[in-house]
Amino acid sequence: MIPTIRDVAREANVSIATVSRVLNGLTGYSDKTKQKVIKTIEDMGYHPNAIARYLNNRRTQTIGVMIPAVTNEFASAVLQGVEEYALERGYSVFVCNTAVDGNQTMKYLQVLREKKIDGIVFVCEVLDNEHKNLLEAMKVPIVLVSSVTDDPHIPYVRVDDKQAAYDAVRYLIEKGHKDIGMISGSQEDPIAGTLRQQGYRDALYDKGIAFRRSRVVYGDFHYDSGMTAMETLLKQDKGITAVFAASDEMAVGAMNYAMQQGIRIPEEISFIGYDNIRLSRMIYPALTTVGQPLLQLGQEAVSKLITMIETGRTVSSQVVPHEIVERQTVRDICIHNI
Amino acid sequence: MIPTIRDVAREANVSIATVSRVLNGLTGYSDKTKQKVIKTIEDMGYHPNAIARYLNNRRTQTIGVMIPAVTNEFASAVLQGVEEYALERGYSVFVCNTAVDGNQTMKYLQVLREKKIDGIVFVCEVLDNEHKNLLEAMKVPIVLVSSVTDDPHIPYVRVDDKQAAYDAVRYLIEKGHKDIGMISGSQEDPIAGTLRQQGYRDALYDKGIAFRRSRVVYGDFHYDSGMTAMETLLKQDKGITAVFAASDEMAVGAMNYAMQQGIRIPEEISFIGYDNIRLSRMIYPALTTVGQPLLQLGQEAVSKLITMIETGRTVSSQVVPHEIVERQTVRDICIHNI
DNA sequence: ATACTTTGAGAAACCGGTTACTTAAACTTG
DNA sequence: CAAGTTTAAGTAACCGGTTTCTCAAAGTAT
Repeated sequence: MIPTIRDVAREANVSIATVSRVLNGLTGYSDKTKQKVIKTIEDMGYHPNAIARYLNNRRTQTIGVMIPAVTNEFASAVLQGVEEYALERGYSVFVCNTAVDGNQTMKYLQVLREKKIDGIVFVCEVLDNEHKNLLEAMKVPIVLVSSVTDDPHIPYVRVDDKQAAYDAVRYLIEKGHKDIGMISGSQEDPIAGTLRQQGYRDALYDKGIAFRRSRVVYGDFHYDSGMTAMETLLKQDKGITAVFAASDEMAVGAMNYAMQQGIRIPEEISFIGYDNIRLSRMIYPALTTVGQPLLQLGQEAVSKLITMIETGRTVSSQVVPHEIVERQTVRDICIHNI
Repeated sequence: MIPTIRDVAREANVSIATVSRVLNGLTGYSDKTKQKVIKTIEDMGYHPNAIARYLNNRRTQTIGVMIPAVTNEFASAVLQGVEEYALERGYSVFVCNTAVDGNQTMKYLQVLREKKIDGIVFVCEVLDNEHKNLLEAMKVPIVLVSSVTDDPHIPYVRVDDKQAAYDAVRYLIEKGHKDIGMISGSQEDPIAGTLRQQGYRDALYDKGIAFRRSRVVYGDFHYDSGMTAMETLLKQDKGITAVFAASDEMAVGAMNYAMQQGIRIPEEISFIGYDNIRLSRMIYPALTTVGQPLLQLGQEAVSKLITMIETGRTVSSQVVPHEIVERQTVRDICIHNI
């Protein structure tokens, strides 16, 4: 059998309280006793049972991460950041793929409730009222990554999406582009959808370029939707010289469709994506994109979550910086005009 | 406070044993009592504490998945399979990124031991003796995915790597290629390295093509190593018409390098990869590759693991089928010769 | 009506730790 | 040296369930 603290106590001729104290570095024993206990522990190969410990602590040192899918490169990069930092702080993480079939979020929340996780990170999840009520009842701290909710007490970590989209489009304009299409995320998504499109519109407006409805098409952030969006875009508007996509995957899908049509990139059409996932530099030509600090998003989120868990205080939200990552898919029309 | 089984018992005027029995669908109570208990549970919003339950059951309904990194697309696809199926069977999964910095496997195994997980899935992990000893002491069932060990009692789930590599190279040969380079994984990797290279050699041999050392270069399965490997390959041997890479990422890196050199794919050089990760169809031209059933690998692994957990029996290993996924990176030289 | 079986339900031990409380011994201090 | 303080270490309650054992009441057979 696996030895318990009682076995150690018996073997070392001390009480279980003493073993516990040695184990936790408390006071109340002589050095001689300490050595004896430590030796016994090693001899017996004793390891404390974290679960039994929870019964007193009320801490499982475990957090749940709700993400659409680990195969989503954006999500998995954030998860990587979460996991690395959580381990460093002594926490383990449960992965919860919510978009498997239908919305499994509720089912998962029930599981996490029963498993008594200490906190939850929501990545790219829109919190509806049903979730909110359950979370309320669970009394568990939450942090959002790249998501929003109307509750101001729930902290989030994200990029300034509107500004980032604005910067992307301004970048295209500064490179001499005036006829810029956009492949937007779904309009239901309040941040990656609406905000990024708003940034696109604002940039056009500020530079005195008229917004045209026919130049915006919608996808679901994934590759295939990028392809079909590009097809639609090319049908609706022949005059486009550049495309801003609300995700790298859609940008790559769009590029792929364009290349299949024999369109040269960036000579004929320029592309700029959003996310800076690994994929964006693996393709040819490498995608210019709006970079989000993916690992950092995850890390900051857990950091905040752990603060909430361990202090019980609320924590402020945080906007992390984005950047334009210049690669090879945007042509500088100005230079060519000289 | 969160209600406990005692609160429910007091409120319903029954003993805690009775509440427990109702909860677990055991016998020993009248229908009237049952209704009363159920109503009290609902009124109070009681939810059982899975952790307290563990103390008796000795089951946490939790498994650990050790993977190099969730940002590794092969690994994340397997993880997705694991997670989906685990949830279905009522298990939660701890993600353990082992390749963060240095080898964190040992550290993680200690955590999993203390958290009393019911079993472990190792993805792409070479089990050294240190791990083996610890696992032995933990007395926890293990299943390997795409990995091997000399212990015949540890079941694995994987593709027949040698045969799959053989098939890939044969496919190239059947398309008329004779001058085939290989970008191999590291030789330390017993399966993805050694076996796949063996398949390459065997296929050449069977078709009467001489093996040339200068046509094999080594990478680490990742993108960048694919690029540098291609550079080396092109320096060492000008006459190559096709390249077999031991991973899709390396194939894509190699293609990227080739395209940067102005080499046309597949007209001048053909490529075949290995894994069939999402990336392989997102690039242009889309990569022909050896497909592994990634989700299935994960699913089969948990399925076996749960059998071991719940029955205590050992389980047999399994080889899952691979397939050649034809896309656009292999030129049929025969046709062009007509 | 009596003896025996079945059923409903409670009491209490147990799982493996932590911790508040207690006590005995050792050490200070005036 | 007596009284007070500190220190080492033990005892037992507790966390939230499950499960074994026990027993009273109800049901059944003779």
